[in-house]
Amino acid sequence: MGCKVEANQEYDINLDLLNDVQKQIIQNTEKNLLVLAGAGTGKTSTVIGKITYYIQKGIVKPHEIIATTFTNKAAREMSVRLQAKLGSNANAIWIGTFHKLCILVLEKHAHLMNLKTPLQVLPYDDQLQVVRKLLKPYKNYKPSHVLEKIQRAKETEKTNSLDAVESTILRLYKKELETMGMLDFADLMTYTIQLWREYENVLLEYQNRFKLLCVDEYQDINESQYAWIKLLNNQNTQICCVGDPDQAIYSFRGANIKYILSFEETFNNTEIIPLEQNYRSTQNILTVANTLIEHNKRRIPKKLWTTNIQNIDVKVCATYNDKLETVSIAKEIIKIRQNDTKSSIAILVRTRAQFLNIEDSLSKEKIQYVVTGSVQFMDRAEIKDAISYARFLYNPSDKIAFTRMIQSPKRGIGEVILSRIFDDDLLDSNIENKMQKMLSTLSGKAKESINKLVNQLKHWRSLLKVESLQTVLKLVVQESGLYNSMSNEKQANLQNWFDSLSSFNCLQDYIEHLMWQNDSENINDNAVEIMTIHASKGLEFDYVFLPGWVSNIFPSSRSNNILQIEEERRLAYVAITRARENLTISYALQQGLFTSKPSMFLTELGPIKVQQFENKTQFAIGDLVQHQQLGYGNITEIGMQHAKVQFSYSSKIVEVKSLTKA
DNA sequence: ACTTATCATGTTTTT
DNA sequence: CATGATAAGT
Repeated sequence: MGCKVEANQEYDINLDLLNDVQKQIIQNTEKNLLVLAGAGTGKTSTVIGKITYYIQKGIVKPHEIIATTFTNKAAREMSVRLQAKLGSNANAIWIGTFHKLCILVLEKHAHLMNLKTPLQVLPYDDQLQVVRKLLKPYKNYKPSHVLEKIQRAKETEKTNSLDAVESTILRLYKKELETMGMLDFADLMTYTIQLWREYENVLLEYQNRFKLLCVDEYQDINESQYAWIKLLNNQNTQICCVGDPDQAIYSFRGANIKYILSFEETFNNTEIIPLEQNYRSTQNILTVANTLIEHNKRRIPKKLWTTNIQNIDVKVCATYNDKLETVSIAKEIIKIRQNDTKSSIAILVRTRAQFLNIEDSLSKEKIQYVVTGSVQFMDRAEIKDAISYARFLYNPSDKIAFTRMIQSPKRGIGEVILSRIFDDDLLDSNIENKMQKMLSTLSGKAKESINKLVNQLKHWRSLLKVESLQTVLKLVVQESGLYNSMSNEKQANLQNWFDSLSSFNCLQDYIEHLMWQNDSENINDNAVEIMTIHASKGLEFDYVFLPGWVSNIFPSSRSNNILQIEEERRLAYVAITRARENLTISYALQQGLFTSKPSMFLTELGPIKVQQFENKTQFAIGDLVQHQQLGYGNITEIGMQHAKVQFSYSSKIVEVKSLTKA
């Protein structure tokens, strides 16, 4: 540290492709840096450049670098790019989300914290299910909302924001997780912080080890993440944080921009460097983004600029209803793909509920797509059922897995017997033992099926010691009767699941894999990517479609105060700045059965004329079509400028001019 | 008394 | 897809 270095040919460090500000960030080895990086200003390249530079110059060793990313996907991407530059040297760098890094730390010192390794993290859906069950008597509380509050309370160790009911739920929720032997996201953060606070020598080990700490998306860190960074940072460490206050979109998770705004007071010897030259988008897209974000009152002024001279208009399109909107987008994509098979295309939405319509429209046009964020395959009921067996075999205290397992296939065990099993012996969390102990109190069919399951579990568990995971789980799914209870289609899906198991050596490997399964890698390069705007953070695409810009969807109807509206506006800003060349925003005033108004953001984009999608589709006789006023029907005759349609509402055949395929 | 099948209904955003 | 209400089956 502190040594001045000049760019040197012999190390093959190519800084030529970078601008002066980026070089300054990379070569500043002395100060704690905050890079205020606007969207598309090459922040990832700069961080990668910095890490590469440090290693190749011998300023720090790979294992002395730690970098936090916002998602696992971003971590993987960064690893790949570093490997391309540094080869196996890159493997020693610690890269991951805060939670992933916490797991690395906690597994190493598990004995100090009284934790079982490997750590088992309860998936989000299951966390929600625990809360939902506990909230049964309290009808007025929303599980997702309470879970969020619980997580915040655990992370900040402050319970004053909880009311009496929520405090009770928190206590019971903690107990549930404890008996299952599982952790949630908040636990990962708090246990790590607790470990570092209580064991000074452990903290020193990490403080002395890491000489460069990079934090991505610094505008979206929360209180516990801030505490984590502060603990790890010492005189020995250079910290390089990258963020953009205009892209802060996670306040619902406790993120607070006060941390990025107070960087200078938090760390000493700091320098703040703005990065404003945009390499991603055309000037038209940037103008729209800049114009929109300037409507936020509470913000540090900043303007993205580019030397990119390409100028394609940003389009705002209106359609009659939401179905027509996604159909039109599908048609636009077909048109794009006619001459251009390479460009990346994305459809970004405010809520997951919008996925359904989009997937439907793309499927009908036979357009390949991938949905990121929700793993379609893993979300299938039959796959979850099968996985519940694997989970319970691994952890006989996993209540969630057990509940699912024992009811698929149906075994004549319902809610009543289930709660009798759980309440049998509160001191023993092993559900298999519980089952055995209460067998004598049962009779008939229930006794028979529980007895059978207990014996099968013993048998399967002994098989795991000698046979491959794939073989055993295949047998489990068959012997349990799960396979035969399924439809042909579901059986086919289970076959795919069997195939996926061949790459795992043991049950433990598979269970660990499940934890990080939630973001799948894209296999098909050409596929249109569908995701929420939140999930699109950090990504870029040649063509971006933004449907659903209506008042009840975007900004979300739940945003009441100015702060929430400003966050929604930042979300819109993130969405717009994902686009490289083509941006199409759209809205439909008819949303299903309800009518809506255009989004307030549409008037904040500057002077843009609202257009219609161009639909030059070929129709054929017999096609199912939709007319704006007349509804659905089938084509009976096609002319140059019209078509005759048999509509479903009447027996008459009507001649019409504008139609869309349904 | 207990379980299961079926239908309607409802969902911000996520590690 | 999961839940809750309701009806029907064991």
